Amino acid sequence: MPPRRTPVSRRDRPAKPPLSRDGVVAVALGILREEGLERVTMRRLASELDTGPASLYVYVQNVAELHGALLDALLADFPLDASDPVDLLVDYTTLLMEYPSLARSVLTLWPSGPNYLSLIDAILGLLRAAGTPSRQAAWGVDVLLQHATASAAEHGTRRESGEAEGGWEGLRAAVRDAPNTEYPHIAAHRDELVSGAGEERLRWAFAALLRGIAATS
Amino acid sequence: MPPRRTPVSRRDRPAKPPLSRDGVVAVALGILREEGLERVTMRRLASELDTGPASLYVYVQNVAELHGALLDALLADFPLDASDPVDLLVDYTTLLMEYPSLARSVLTLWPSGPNYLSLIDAILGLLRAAGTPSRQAAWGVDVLLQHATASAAEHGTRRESGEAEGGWEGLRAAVRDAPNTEYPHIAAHRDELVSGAGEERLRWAFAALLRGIAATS
DNA sequence: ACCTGAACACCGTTCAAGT
DNA sequence: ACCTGAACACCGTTCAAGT
Repeated sequence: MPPRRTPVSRRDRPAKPPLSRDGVVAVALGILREEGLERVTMRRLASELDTGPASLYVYVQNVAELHGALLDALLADFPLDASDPVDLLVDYTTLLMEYPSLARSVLTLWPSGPNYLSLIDAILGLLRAAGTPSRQAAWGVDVLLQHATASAAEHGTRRESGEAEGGWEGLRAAVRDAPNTEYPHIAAHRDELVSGAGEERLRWAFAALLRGIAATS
Repeated sequence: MPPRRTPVSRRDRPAKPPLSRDGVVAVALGILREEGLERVTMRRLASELDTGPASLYVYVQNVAELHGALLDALLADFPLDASDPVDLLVDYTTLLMEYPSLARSVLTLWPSGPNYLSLIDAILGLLRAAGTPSRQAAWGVDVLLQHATASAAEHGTRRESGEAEGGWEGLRAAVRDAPNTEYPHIAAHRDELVSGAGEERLRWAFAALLRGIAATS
């Protein structure tokens, strides 16, 4: 009986490595970084791993869980040593803004990976250090992270169907054209409503949130 | 030459009314209310209107625009006469919580319909009445509405694939099991992190936001 | 101008069957 | 246990052709 040989049908590829959850997430992370979350589909991922989409369900329960794993993978390199909570939150938001679709997905995901827990822990530590009462810090960290995620989903920098930009332009135009009689308060704030660079508004929002959290029992 | 007769091929249906943008939105609103945004697809909508999906593109540019129109339709009956901004914001969030998928969509939509502008106008009016400086009010209304939308997307009450609930349970479990040595601050806030009813936390968050907005220049 | 059938280019997930 | 082909049940959008 001749020895069993490995098949050579996939000549141009390196030997197919065995699948694993980490391998699946690593490949997904590569697609996310290079092409955005839109391209991270089960089918694309499967073909990248030289298999069929059904095989992936051994390692992840569904796409939502995969997205959670991607967030945690992204957070693996995120530095948590900022001493100002505003800096930490702006940095986290900036990271997420590279992946607005992931931000959108994460918003309904309640992530709970180890690196996300470390982020929560770091923010709690900074709030505690600033003297924020315990319960306000605990509720506040939720508000802060939700604002970061929602801001990234809203203002994401990636083009991604261009829909976000059109929306912002639409609101800008609507505010510009709003009749004074019907919208007196918009009229009174017309310029300020659309003023300010992204980062300036983001820093201001986090500062306001932190102040409110510290002051409201 | 015999007179042209209307065809009788669709015997069981009432005469097909001519399409219009308002008609399309009205039918979409019905499906949204009864079955949720998931079911409001171009194909479903078309079949409800007794036509093909391609026909809808005469009246709406794409699904994003349709979702914007749905939000505005939902806001048509929304009372704007609350005298406390927290009440107004909680009411708006509660409305959106009935439609978490719409909230998720709206978050990246920059809605700009007339009823949404009225909502912005009403909030600006309340901030102005409370003495908030003009620029802070203008930037603050964005933060407040974003928090409302994001909260609705996150905590939506509709079952909708049940994914949200699993996520919250997952985070709750992760917080419960987080090792003290690795996550000292989570350990110090373990109970408060997951405490409080939804509405209580929501009211607190809006109160904190409003205080921070009023106090941060 | 308004409307349409048919196609294009995809999705996530399940399941029976294989190894 | 792990893996897969094939199917199920869908999507949004475009476009050439009709009225």
